[in-house]
Amino acid sequence: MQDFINVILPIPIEKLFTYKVTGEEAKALKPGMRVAVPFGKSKIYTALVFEIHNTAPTVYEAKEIDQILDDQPIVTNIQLKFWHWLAQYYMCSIGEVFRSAVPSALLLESETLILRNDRANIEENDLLDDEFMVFEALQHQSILRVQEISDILDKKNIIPVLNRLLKKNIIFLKEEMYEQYKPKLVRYVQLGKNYRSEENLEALLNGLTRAPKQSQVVLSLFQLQAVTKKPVKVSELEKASNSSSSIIKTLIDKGILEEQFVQIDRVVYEGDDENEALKSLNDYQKVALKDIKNSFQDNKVVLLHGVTSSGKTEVYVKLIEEFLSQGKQALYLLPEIALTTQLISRLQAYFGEKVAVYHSKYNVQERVEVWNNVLENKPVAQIVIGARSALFLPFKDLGLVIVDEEHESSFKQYDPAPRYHARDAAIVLGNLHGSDILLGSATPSVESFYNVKVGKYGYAHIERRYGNVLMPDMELVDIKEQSRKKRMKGHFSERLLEEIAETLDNGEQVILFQNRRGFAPIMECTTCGHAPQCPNCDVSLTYHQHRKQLRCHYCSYHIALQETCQACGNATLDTKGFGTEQVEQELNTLFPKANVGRMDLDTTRGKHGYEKIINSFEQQEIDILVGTQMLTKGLDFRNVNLVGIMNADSLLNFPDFRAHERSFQLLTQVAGRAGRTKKRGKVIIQSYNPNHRILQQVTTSDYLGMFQEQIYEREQYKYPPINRIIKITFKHKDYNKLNDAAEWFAKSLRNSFGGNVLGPEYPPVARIRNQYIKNVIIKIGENYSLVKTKNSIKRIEKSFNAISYYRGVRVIYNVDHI
DNA sequence: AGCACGCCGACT
DNA sequence: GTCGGCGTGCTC
Repeated sequence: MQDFINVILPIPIEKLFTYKVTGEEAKALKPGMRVAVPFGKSKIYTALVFEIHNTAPTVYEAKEIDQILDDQPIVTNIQLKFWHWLAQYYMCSIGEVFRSAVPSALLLESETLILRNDRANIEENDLLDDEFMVFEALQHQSILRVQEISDILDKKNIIPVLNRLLKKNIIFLKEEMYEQYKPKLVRYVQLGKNYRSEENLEALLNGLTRAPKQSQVVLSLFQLQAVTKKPVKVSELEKASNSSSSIIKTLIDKGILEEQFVQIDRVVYEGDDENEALKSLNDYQKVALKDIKNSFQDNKVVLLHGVTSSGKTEVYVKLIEEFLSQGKQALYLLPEIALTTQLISRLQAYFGEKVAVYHSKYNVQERVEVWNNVLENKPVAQIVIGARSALFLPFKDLGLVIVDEEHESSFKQYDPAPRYHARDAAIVLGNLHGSDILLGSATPSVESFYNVKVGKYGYAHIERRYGNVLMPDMELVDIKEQSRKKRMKGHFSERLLEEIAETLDNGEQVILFQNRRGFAPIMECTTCGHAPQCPNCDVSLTYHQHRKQLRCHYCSYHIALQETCQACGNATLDTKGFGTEQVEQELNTLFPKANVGRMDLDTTRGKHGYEKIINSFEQQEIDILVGTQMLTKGLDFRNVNLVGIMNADSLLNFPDFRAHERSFQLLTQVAGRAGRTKKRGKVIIQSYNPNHRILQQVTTSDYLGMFQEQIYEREQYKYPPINRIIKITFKHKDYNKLNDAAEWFAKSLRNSFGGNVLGPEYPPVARIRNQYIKNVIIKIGENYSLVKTKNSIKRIEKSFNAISYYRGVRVIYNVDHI
């Protein structure tokens, strides 16, 4: 009986692929193990075994696998179920889930290598110029990569050349898999076997009198080993003997030293053992904890609604502790931007080395290590704290999932597929493991609070800030009035300036929030009205003063700042709107003595980007910190007493049904940065429209009011959470084709769903990277089946793809689009 | 998604 | 005349 396996390939095709395996391989293989398989004409991919069976495919001959890459599954059965759900629910292929779930270092790919064929007798005269160049390169180097040949010939398509060389028997090709993950090795040395006795050592040292450096190394090593009796790190030896690696190498070559390599973890917790005693819970926290546990008894997801700085983290820590003592794993999810060293070191201080961290700033090697540690259920990864991708780790026995800052829209992956919501996916994952799930937020999403209202989720509440610190005092400032009276200095109202001055006088710090980076979003000529646009996208270029550039925030396009207008030649360029850079500059003139810092995408690049800024703000080297929404999350600065919002209107006027909810959340969160210790903080919100409902609700901390109004509106206009939405995006570089295609698709959708189909419409930026974009939104009522709707959409897509003119138009599904 | 095959414009 | 542009179709 022949054995076959069905495998998942990391490509966006809906089906599994079948390969032939030998009986022995079939015995060795288990679902969740990786195999290398040939795919297409030449490539070798890493595939994941999904099932092992004996059913031969009927319409094609299955290929054989190349090799087995694991001796144990690296993906668990629960994960495979989880992936399947993600693919179904979010309308993507399981291969796409595979690709984004597994650290890329575990997904080996083949590379074509070109080798010289030594046995051929070559007539050099028969070779064409380019063939000869490759032939000659192969005389110096026996193996070449495709890229190298491409460089040598200065040509993109080298396949014809390779084919001719193959025919002439000059080269042959080889597909080689390369392992991207290399364990980190540390080099240790010890004295060679022959020199360990005292007399031999003495003889050795006498023999080395004319090589003082070498004898110094041997002596140092002897001294070090006298203490530890173990091999010594080369780096330590170098330091102790004040020598260089070349001297050590000489000694190794002579056999006087023996070297050995030891694999170590890259991600090491270097704890200072001062276990910061956790603050004991206050009465409010205790009640919340009890409520949470009660709801867990009924197997419910629980929403912990605790105002900013009410000490939610302490409650989480208590819960985690209980699950750890049962030997279970815990997952603590946070939005990327909240994963600051502040929070991580707090947890590490408490749980020590049991905490593993997993997020995008970790490199591939570090991720593989965390992956393996979780897979093996090692104590060093009992608690995982991470961004949404941490959901994909191979948990064995997950007892608790916490999703903190549950309302954050960045939990929804936007691109590429799978476009999943980490909060919702966490609930599914938790259910697969039978674990308890806790969502936490100071400003819960309308979705989650609605689920509480309808009894789906449990609820716990903390209304007081920790230590009974008062909620900050919020003040709205009408900047329309102020600018009419010409009382504004730059973008600052008198009130805000007064408060900043006073705060600085008190030796306290200020945070200013402006949700736009750069200096100004538009640069416009006052003579002709021309504004430089991005050639690839439908947006104006943002002026970045620091780099003296005009930049597109959608593609990487940038040009040097123009002195004169490109259209009319006049030097009458002016800026419109403002970003963080401009706020920073104005502050420098308004408060020349203050130290102003800026925190946005431009200043936080790199692995330690945030940390630097956060640290210097913490150390109070910075007096005023200007930033985008980055500074709203998870930061805890003791000395901040004033928060200013430069312009609340830009948030409120966003064309999206969630704009109001989001503004409420953002403003409340920023305001929460003020006055986190004894003194009551102050928040100033500048707006052209201070009577706006949302601003009123923010200043009075009226979450319920906001929720009720939003729910009413969503119900009226058939938006989530009562209804569901699927957004379908169409992309193509040909404007007309895109329009036709989107229109065709929308018309077919209307046949099935009538008035519940909106669009197609252009998004605010209708062209990005030379691709035109149109969106269609389908609303699915409470009583309609989501599964059936998706099936209808897929059916329509099939007919759509059958129309050859539309082929090439990208169709992207976004289920529960945010 | 890659990658090969195949058909049309711009250059040695 | 070729080179290489990208439309199209397939992958066990």
